[in-house]
Amino acid sequence: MERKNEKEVMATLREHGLQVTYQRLAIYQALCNTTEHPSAEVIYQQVKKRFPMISLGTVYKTIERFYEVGLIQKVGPVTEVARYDAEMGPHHHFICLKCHAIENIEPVETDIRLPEGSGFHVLRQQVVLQGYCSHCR
Amino acid sequence: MERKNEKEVMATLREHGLQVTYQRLAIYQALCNTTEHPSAEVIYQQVKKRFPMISLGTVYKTIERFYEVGLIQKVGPVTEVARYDAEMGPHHHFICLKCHAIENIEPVETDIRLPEGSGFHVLRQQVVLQGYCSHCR
DNA sequence: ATTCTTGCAAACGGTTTGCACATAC
DNA sequence: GTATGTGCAAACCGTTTGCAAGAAT
Repeated sequence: MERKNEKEVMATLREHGLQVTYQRLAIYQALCNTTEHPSAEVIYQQVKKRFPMISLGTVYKTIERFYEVGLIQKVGPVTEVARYDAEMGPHHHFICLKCHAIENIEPVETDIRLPEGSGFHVLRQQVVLQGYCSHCR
Repeated sequence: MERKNEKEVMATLREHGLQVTYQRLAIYQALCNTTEHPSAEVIYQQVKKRFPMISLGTVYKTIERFYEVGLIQKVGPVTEVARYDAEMGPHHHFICLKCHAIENIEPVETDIRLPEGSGFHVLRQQVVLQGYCSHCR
C-alpha cells in the first residue's frame, strides 16, 4: 500500500511548487479511501459532500497535477483516440508519448496470477509500453 | 502476419451475418496496408481517396463491426473514461467489460524485448486484463 | 503583492445516434 | 422484397480552456 498521509502529500506538493489547498487534500483523500479506481466525476461527487462548492473542472485540473508529480496513477485511455490494427496475432504495443506513434512489440509469455477466487473470466490481455520513440526522445 | 485477403474477409463477414460492401472491403484494405495503427479519421482520409462519398460515421460503424467479429484489434482507450488510483506500487489491472469495475492485480516480471535498435525509451508499462468479473460473467 | 488556484461556463473533439435513401442478398 | 448498410447531420459527453474572483505564500 503505497499511499501517502496528509503531511507527505503536502510535502510532495510543495516540492513540486504546487500550493496546498483544502480541495487538493480532499481530492487526494477521496482517492485514498477507495480501491475502486474512481473517475473524475466520481471523485467530484465524493469531494462535494465536504466541499459543496467544488467544481468538476477543479477536480480535473488537480488530478492532472497529481498525476504529473507522481501522486497517483492513471488507468484508462492510453491513447487520445482509438487506434486500430489489422494484425491479429498476439503482440504488445509501444506508444510514443510525444508523436503518438504505435509500434508492435514481440509478445512474451506473461504468467499473471489472478487473485484467489476472484472469479474473473479473462478474455483479452493488453500490454502497453509508453515512452519516447527514437525520433522524439 | 495474420492479415486476411479479400476472399477471407468476405467469408468472415458472411459467417457473422454481415453484408459485403465495397466500403467494408476498402476499409479493411486501408488497415491492412499500414502498420501505423491508424485512427478512424486516418482510415477515413485514406479510404476517401477511392470512395470520395464515404462518411466518417460509416468508418466508425464498420470498424466496430470488424472489431466485434475479430477482424481487427483495437489499441487505445481500454476504459470509456479516465480512472485514477492512489496506489503507486507496481501492479496490473483487471477491467470488467460489463460493469467497468477495475481491480488491481499482483504484478509479475515481464521481460519484454524491445525491437533491435528501436531506440525506444520506455517510461511506463501497463498491463490490462479485460473480461468479466464474478458478478457479471 | 504576487502567483497560483478555484469555480463557472463555454468550447472542444472524438464518437455515437437517428433517419431517409441506397444497396446486398 | 426485406433486411442491412450508407451518408449526412445533429447530439452526446468526457475533458479542456479562458477568465475573473479568491486563496496561498
